[in-house]
Amino acid sequence: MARFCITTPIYYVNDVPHIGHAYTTIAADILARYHRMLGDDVFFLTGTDEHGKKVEQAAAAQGRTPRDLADSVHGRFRDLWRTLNISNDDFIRTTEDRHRRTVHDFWSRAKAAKDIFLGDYEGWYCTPCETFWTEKELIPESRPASELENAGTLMEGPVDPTGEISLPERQETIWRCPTCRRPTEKLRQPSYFFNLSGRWKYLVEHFEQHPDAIQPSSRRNEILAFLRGEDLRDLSISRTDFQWGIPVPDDSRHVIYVWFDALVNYLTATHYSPGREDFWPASIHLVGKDILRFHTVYWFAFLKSAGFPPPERVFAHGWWTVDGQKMSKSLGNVVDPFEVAQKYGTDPFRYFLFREVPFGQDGNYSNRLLEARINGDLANDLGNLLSRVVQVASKHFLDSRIPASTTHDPSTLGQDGTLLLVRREQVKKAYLDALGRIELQAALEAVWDLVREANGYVDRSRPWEHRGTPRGTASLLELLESLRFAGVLLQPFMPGISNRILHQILGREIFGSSSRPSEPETADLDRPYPFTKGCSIVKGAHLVERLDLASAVGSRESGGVPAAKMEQGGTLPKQAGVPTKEAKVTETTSNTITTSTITIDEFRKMDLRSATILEAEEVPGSKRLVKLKVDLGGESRQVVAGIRHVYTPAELPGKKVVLVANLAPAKIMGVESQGMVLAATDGDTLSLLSFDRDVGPGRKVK
RNA sequence: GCCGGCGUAGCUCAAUGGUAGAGCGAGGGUCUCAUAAGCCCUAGGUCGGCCGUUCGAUCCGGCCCGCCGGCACCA
Repeated sequence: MARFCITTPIYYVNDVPHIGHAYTTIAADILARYHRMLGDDVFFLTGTDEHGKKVEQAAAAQGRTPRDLADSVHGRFRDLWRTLNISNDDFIRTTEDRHRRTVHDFWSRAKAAKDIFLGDYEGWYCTPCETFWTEKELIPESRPASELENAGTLMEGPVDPTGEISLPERQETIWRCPTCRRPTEKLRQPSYFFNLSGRWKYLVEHFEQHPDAIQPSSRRNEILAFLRGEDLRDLSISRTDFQWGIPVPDDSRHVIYVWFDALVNYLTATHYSPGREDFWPASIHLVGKDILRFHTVYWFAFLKSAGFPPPERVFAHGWWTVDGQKMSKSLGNVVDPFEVAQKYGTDPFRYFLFREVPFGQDGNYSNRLLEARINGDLANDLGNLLSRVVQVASKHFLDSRIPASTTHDPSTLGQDGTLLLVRREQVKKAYLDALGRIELQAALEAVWDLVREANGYVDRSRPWEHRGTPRGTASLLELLESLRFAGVLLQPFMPGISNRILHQILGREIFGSSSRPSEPETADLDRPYPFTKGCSIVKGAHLVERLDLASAVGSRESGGVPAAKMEQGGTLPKQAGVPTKEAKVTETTSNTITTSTITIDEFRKMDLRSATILEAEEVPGSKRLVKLKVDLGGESRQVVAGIRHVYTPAELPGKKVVLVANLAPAKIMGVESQGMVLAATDGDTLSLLSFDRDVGPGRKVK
């Protein structure tokens, strides 16, 4: 049995999950499910990266411990993976003991190889914040603050990735701290370094000799160009200016820094886990293109030093834009995967991400594009094919049962007799080739070649006109077999939809929750027409409901919500196991009220209060944000609201408003917001909710 | 500035030394088993521009323009 080990990056808990995290993890899930389907011994790893300065600071700002913050964001990731039907075998957290032990051992190995030494790290230090900043994070005097706000990352990966020793001189510019905007100064701190320069030769030779080690090939060329172009600088791998991390062995003043901690997770869950030793080296590390260098240059060098073989390959995928725009928090267009999955269904979302764009390239997300895929590909082509075939078959065969005595005689079909058979063989080959090359889009395209062919075949063979005849039986068996093919081939991509296809045509499910076939012989594409051994046709609900797009007038915003309405707690994960309607429409911008219902208990979770606005001022650099100080009756709160395009700060003090008082605090453009002010929106305008009687501040709204 | 990639039908993209295809959208037709789905037909596109090589170039080479990515640098 072949072994297959696939990993996602571990996601930094400084950020809530977004479409980029979902993309990487679903891709890994598809490949893991595919290999389980093939019968391979699979290990699929994901996790969270929980250490570092940013987490320590973010936690402090919220008055919580780093552990507490890490726990809650970690929980959000777990919820998302459940919502997206991710079949990971392990979920590692860098704060676990097992990981600390690995890192210590790994460190000792590199040290024994004389690749770790103590030196000085020179960086830009903000004394009031007690923080070192990298060049990229600093604000130069001449640069407007707004540019910085747009620098939000699109993808996972610890920020502050570069730990190189020396920074160029900056004499003309004052470099300011991104948090407090005070000038920083260049300062030295002791730091341990990794001898990256000493591994230069190994890296170049390895990547030259293993052309498949980095994919796509354009990315490999970039890494090789990087290696050949510049001398590698040794890498700072410890810090003394924060505590939240794994201490350096025998020198607890230092904490192990970013990559030397994070990358090692892949070994913790494999080589260092009893019974899983054989899963190292990993078959594939899936990463976003922004963290490719760390997963190739740094990671391969670390492994070499510590005496481990490198992963077989590292695959870098692209990024998603939203409605053609870069996704960023300040634009408020971040796509929340919970929301998309809830609104359109997990399987359609998974399908879209890998059908729309070649894996490796950048793609554009929009609700409109997703809806087009749902109606065109899933409902019209695939879903309708299933409906029409199942309908005819259930009438053709007595009591919807295909008896075990059934024989298949393609010779009754004339010149179309082997048409679908030939197409199935082509499609199978194309699909297997594509997945072998991690070309996920091509694999799905192959399946649709078969679906289209089958739809045409239904029209030409007209099986409903041959009810009860061998010819009708033969054409239906060809169609059912083609649907079985599609169902099996789609299992890794859309496990739920795949199971429902197979259930309708076989009367039972043949895949387990992890996509390992529970009936290997029935799932086997090389054993055609299992129907002839007897089965039931089960007419079920529509596979994918068509979306009614006629009412969609005007703009359809795809991502996010205005900052003031941002739901920091996120949407609740969709309840699993409800296989009726996979997709339904809700319009963020229209007035159609089609949101799912909530219970009175769910509503009561919200603490709504009357509040009086005391002060209001603009949030610098923002277009719409206003920082409010509100009175809750003895308690005052700071709240950020996106209302400046309608209300000027001057007119706000004194207004009575409705506040969501128990919303988790959040930072919006760097400003703490401890609640949310309610307003009705109508296109570009909005109206704050107020009271038509005199009500004191802090009163319950229900 | 250096390196790499791209620029083809309204959109997204594919292919090929002998003047180009797919999907979607749009228009027309048709069936009725089916989720007003399916199926069939319809795009006459200077294949970014110019110059070369060649009997012949969209595909080879050079230059230019535009876009994207990586690196460096400037601020």
